[in-house]
Amino acid sequence: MKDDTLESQKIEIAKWLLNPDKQQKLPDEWNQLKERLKKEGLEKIFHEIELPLAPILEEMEKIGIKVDLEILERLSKKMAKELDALVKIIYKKAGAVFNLNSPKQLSEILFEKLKIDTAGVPKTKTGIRSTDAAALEKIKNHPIVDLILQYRELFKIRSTYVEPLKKLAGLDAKHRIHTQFLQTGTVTGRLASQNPNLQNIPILSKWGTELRKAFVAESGYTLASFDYSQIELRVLASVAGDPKMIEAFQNDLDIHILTASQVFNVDTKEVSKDQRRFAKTLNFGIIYGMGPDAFARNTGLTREEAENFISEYFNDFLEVKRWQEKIIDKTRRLGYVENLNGRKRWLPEIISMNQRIAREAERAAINMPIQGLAADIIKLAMIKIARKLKEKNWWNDKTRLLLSIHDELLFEISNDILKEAIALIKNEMESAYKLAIPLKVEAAYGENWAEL
DNA sequence: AACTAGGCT
DNA sequence: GTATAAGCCTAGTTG
Repeated sequence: MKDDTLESQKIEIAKWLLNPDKQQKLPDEWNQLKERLKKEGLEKIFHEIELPLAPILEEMEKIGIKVDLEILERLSKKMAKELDALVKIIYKKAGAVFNLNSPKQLSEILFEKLKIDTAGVPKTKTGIRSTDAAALEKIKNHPIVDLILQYRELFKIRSTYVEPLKKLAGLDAKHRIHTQFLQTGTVTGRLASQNPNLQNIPILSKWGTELRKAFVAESGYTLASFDYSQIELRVLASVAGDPKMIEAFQNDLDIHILTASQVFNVDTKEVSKDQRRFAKTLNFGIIYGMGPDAFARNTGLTREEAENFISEYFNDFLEVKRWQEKIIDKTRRLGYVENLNGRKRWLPEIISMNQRIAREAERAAINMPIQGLAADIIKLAMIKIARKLKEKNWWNDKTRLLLSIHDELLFEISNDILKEAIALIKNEMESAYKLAIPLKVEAAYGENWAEL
């Protein structure tokens, strides 16, 4: 909504094309843009997705999401107190006062002053011992480390979210926060959100939950979220045409349990929690082109065990392997990769002599058609939903689309039509795009974002 | 501006 | 010998 030229230009063009206003001239940029789209073969994406989506995004930005300023203020003070207490203990244990937000100073304290064993702790690009969370996990036996991890989490959430949101809420009479969505901000076709980013509001930690409680519905309304269940794995199963994976989704099985039963060679009923977690890491890793070392690092397996699991995986889901090889080969020949919708990503570096660069491009090539089609599906769903809700005269009144978070849509819905609207939205999302298998959406609602 | 770190899907 | 999983945005420190 702010002055991002390409975004606002697209919105202007979109408005004109969708509702031609003969009084106003179409911007001159349109002809240039049209040429570019034609040359790059992106006309379909532009007309069917980007164009109709642009005004929807603008409306979402304008509406904003309500936050409870009092909750934020209370939370801010509580966090400040806890931070203060943590800092004091850490200084005492360190026997020094230093800047905890400086990785360089912290590294000196930990590894020189306190002489903590540096075995297995990597160095950063600039040569200091790393103090990131993975490094700290390795030296967790020292009593100061857990305190530092607590401090980091607290400071992150307060300085990146609580304080900026507090400030922004104060600027708006109704305490609604207005993000900016970027439709041209990613290489895969996903949306991005900035100023503030509302696509990465914490959820996992205790403090994340506290923060999400501050995102609320207006009086008389309820927040409702709609999550595509396993959309990227469904897209993978579908585009790769893998029979086993397709069958699993057609029967609405738990894909991670199915995967575990395959790679561990046990019955689905015998799969343990740990085995399911392994399989989940494996499934996501496959989408990203993960190699055996990364899998080993993530699971604590040896490299050899990790290799065995991955090769077992590809034995079971043979078409996934074949599809990935086909994509890499095609990308090498063409210099770009595209998803089913014709959305393209240029990757000329895939033939680089530098192996690291070439491998990185291969992983990007494998991932883009998956991530990019999932992104198109949710965008199409947004367009369909807006159309349906406008027909009902609910759009931006009884139902308000607030956020789009990659595989989730967040709405604020008037209580008198809540159930009916939820059914409608869920249905539109599930029928937004035809895959070889059904799309599944999970809906939840509540007074605040933490309840969902 | 580069670097380190960490929040999300 | 070293790093090694896709895509983003933001805050704080350092030089």
